[in-house]
Formats: sequence, structure tokens, C-alpha cells
Amino acid sequence: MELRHLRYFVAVAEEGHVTRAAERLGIQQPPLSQQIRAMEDELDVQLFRRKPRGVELTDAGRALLADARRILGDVDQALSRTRRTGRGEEGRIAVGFTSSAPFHPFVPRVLRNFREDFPQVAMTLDEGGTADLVAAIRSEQIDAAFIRSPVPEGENIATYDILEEPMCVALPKSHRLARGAKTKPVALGDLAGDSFILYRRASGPGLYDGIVGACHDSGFNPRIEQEAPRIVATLNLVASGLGVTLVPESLQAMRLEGIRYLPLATRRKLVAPLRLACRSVDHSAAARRFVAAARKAARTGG
Amino acid sequence: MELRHLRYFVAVAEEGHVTRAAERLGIQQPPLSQQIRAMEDELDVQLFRRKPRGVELTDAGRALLADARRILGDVDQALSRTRRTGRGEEGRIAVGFTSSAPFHPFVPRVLRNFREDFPQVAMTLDEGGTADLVAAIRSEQIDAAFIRSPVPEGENIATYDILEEPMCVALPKSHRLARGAKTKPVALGDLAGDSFILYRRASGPGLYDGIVGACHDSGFNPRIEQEAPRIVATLNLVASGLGVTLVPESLQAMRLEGIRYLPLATRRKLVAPLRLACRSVDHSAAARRFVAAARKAARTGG
DNA sequence: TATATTTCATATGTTTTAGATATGTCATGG
DNA sequence: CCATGACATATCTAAAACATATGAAATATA
Repeated sequence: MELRHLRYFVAVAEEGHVTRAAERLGIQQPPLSQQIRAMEDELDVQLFRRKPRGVELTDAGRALLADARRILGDVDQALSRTRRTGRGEEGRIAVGFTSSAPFHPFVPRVLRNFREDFPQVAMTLDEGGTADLVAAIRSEQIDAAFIRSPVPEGENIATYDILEEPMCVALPKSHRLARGAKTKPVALGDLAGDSFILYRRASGPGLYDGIVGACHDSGFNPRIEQEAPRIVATLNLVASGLGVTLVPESLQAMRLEGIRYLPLATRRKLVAPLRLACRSVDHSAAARRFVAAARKAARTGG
Repeated sequence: MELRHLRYFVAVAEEGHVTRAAERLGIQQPPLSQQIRAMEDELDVQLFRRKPRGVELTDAGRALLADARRILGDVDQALSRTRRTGRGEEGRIAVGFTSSAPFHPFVPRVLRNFREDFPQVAMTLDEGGTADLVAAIRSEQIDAAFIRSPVPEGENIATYDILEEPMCVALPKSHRLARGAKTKPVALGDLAGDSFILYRRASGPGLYDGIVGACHDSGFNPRIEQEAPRIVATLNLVASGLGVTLVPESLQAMRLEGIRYLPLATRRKLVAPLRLACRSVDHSAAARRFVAAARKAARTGG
């Protein structure tokens, strides 16, 4: 039994007339009669009563007609669903991001736009350190991730630069450079004597190395008092007065009691990149679409 | 797209291996590869990723797999349902009967047995006069009917004798032959002077003509006071004292206040037949089965 | 490193089968 | 009673499924 048989059967049943059904199907009458007969032989059931003026469904035929219609509809639906999944218009993607990424308006915006453009694609979100995220991408637990560190150059992972943003200084409210309503840019050298609290290097070496490198450029070796597992924790430690840190300026959206953000005055620009990582092969169409959407938004400044 | 494609696709997806799937399907590997490729071309979607060690579903393939499995299952189910409908093991029949038929235990018994033997056949029941029932059979509103009259010899209607039962006399309790606890058989001639109440001839001439003929045989012409539309109504009229009537003895099951049933003593046996009518062609398998079951029960005295 | 093995893809031939053409049969309607 | 309409049958053609033989790429093995 093939779908062709069901299609032919439905046509004959609907027309009540083999010859007309054959016309509708774009074939001749004899092969249509044959195929119907073949169905009857296979099922060992008479599907039509041959009348002098056409054909008429038997009870068994009537029983089959309803099922055949439904099945043909299901097939159409399944094929179109498959096509759309293949085109990335339907399906499921999992997106990861480091803790600092969603503070930049770019990230929520691109997620929102993607969801609007492809409502049939279910999105799940995951937060984690860069290392975890890259591992998750590799093991196909997630499809893409917004990260801030370079990826250990690699096997099967592609990264795309999305944007760069300036870093700024986060000081405890009580800090000598933050007291009052001071908003004057802080030169990195002014922090030479301060304790630094940094986002743990193992989780994401990018920011860590950038900050330490910039300090060296300014002629001092930062005293790293503490490493925190997430950037939010870093800021909490700063707020409680344990030290200072540098964060991407979008983190200013995180307004913590007891913390002041000040712009950074440096010769060499100290910037935090935002990157998108994904598998370089074996990605679903939905994932491809997401990456493409994010890159396009990045290019157009969206 | 044909079911073959879906079958092949499911096999490859389940094996993760074209060659093994081909073995399972009983064909060679190259045609299987071709058919899978044909699907991908038609859908314009990659269903499998070719790995050096086999093949692996893409997201689109995964989406299709679930649907394909379901569809193949639905097809199997539909075909088996059709087969069973064709064999009369599933479906729907409508059975009619004259008002007097269900009083004979044969009728409810055969209905009950059929329902037990073929629980998947839905039964609907209809009551009506013989003429109506025969018309309903002809117009395919019902499939078969228990009747007591001969059918106007006919086009497309077959009848089968099921059983015969003696007639008995139904008298008002106040009737001279019924007073006290008399149970003596009544000779038909004894009723020569009585008013007769008969089941309307137009609805079913069988009993009517039989009764009138028997009276003639007994040497008198019955005085027909009243005709009633249903046999139950006839008995109600008898109960209220308007006259006497003759009914199949199974009607004694209908115990009405004010009525007495007495056996009939006649030279020639006066009997009421029970017949089963159905279309001689164009009946569903379920209807055929029902008629066969009823005839068999009749033969075996069931 | 070279070779054997595994596995899917490609090329080409064969067989099956769907479909086309021509004709037959049967019932109906003028 | 013949013409018409409809499905069935017979035979042929063409398409497509399948088989066989071989190639290509990657991996495992010597």
C-alpha cells in the first residue's frame, strides 16, 4: 500500500466516478481502475460497488475514506513541518551567555527579534562561564553562546565578533575617587594601590587578561585580592568595599547600592568584546539562522 | 512522496546505518541511498548527516521521524479497520422490527448474541410497520428487519423464514369464555359473534389475512370492529372490552390488566410466522453477518 | 606510513510496475 | 433496438525501483 493508492482512492470516492477521478488525477481511466482493484485485492475487501452510472462506496470503503483523508493530511503537514525545520523556521535552539552578556541591550534585543521573526522556533537560554559554554556547544547541549573571551582556538568552534564596548571602573561608594558626586574619568594608574576583584580567570580568561594587561601598560601590577565566580558577584564584593574592578560599561545597568561607576581614562583603549560562538559544522538550520540574525544585527548596529 | 519513502527513512533513522537498514528492508544499499536522497531532494532538506561511521539524523530528520512513525502506524490501523469492516467484524447495522417481534424471545436473544460476538459493530434498532420497514430496507436506512408479513414479492428484498409460533386468543377479562380461571382452548367458531380488533392491514397484511382466512375456514366472516396501528394498541383495545383478537402466543408476555390469553383449538393450525427481511444485494458485510447469525440461530432452534 | 576496512555515493544494467492505448462488456435511456 | 456512458480487460510503453559493480573518503590496523 502506497500513498498513491490512498490518493487515488480518495479521488474516486469523492467523484463517485472512475473516469472523472482519472481526469482530476491527470491519468487515464484504466490504470486508475487497476490501482483501485489492486487495493481491493491487497485488503481483500470490496471498496466500491460498481454501478452502471459510476461507483459507490461500500461500508468498508466509507470506513477507509475518513482514515485516508486524515492520513494524507497528516503527511502533508509532516512534510511541511520538515521543510520548515530544515529552513530553520521551526524547531528548537538553545542559546548560552556569560553572566555579563545580557546586560548589554544588544543581547536581549536580538533574542526578542529572533523570537518575533521565528515564533515556531522554541528558544531555551543558559547561563555559564565561557569554558562551560564552549563545552556545551561542542557537546551539542547548546547551539550558540554569547561570550566575552576568545575561544581556545579550535576544533569545531567558530566565533564571530559582535561588538566591543568600553570598560569602566566600578568603585565602592566610599572610595576616594568616588566620593561626593565625582564623575571625572579615572586613570588606570590611579588604581595602582587598590585591591582588585576580578572575574575568575578559569571561567573566562578574556576580561581578566585584558585588565591585567592594561594595568601593566599603565606601569603597575594589579594586586588581585579576590576572584569571583560571576561578574555579578564581583560587583557585590566591590559594593561591600573589598576593592575595585573594571567591567564592561553596559554593566552600569546593574545599579547596586554602594557602588559607583566611573569612565576610564587610558591611553590605549581598554574594551570588552562580545562574541558569538557556535559549532562550525553540524548546526541545525534554526541555529544557523540565529547566528546569521545576530551577526546581521551586529553589522547593522542593530 | 510515498509510504515506501517513509518506511525506508524510518529504517535508516532507527539503524543509523544505511547498509544495515537495507538488510532489514530486504533490499540492497544503493537503491536505499537513492531513495533517501530522493526524499531529501523533494523536501529540499537534509535529513541525515553522513558520518564516516554511519548516518545521523539532522534536526529536520528528527522532526520527520516522529511524524513518519505515527503515520505508518495510522496506515496500518486504517487498513486493518477497513479489512475488519469488510469482514463485518466492525461497522454499523440498523435492524428494524414490527411491534410484535421483540416479544418473542428469539429476537432479543439473537440481538444480544450478535452484540457479544461482534462488539465492534454498532447496532441501532427501529420499530415500524412492515411496509415502512421494507421501504427503509430498500432505501438503506436499515439493513434488516424482523417482520411477520410476506413481502410484496420483490425487487431487491430477500426474506428468510425464522420461525412460526401458534396464535392464541386475547379476550377481555369480562368475556364469557374468559371468566373465572378458565384455560380451556377456544375454538375459533366460538368467536363467530364477537367483534374483532385487528392490526391494521395496510401496515402488515400477514396476520390480518391469516386471521380472516382462518375464520372463513371455521365458517364465519369475522366482524371487524376496529383496526389498530400497532399490535400493542390492539391489545389495549381488547383490554378495554371493545372486542377480541388473535395474536402470536409470544405476545402473552405482555401482561395487560383486563386481558386474558387462551390457546386456540383449530383443525388447521393458525400460526404466525417470524421472518427476516434484508436487501438481496448491496448489503454491508456486517449486515450479511447479522442475517447469517439470525438464520443460523433459527436453524439450530437457538 | 601504508594498507585494509568500513560505509556511503555513483554509474550502469535489469526488472518491475505504473501508466497509455485500444477494445470489450454491460446496463441504461431515448 | 441501437446509441451512449461507464467500468473492465488486454497489450504495450515508459518510468522508476532495484541489483550489480565500482569509486571515494575516512578510519582503524599493521
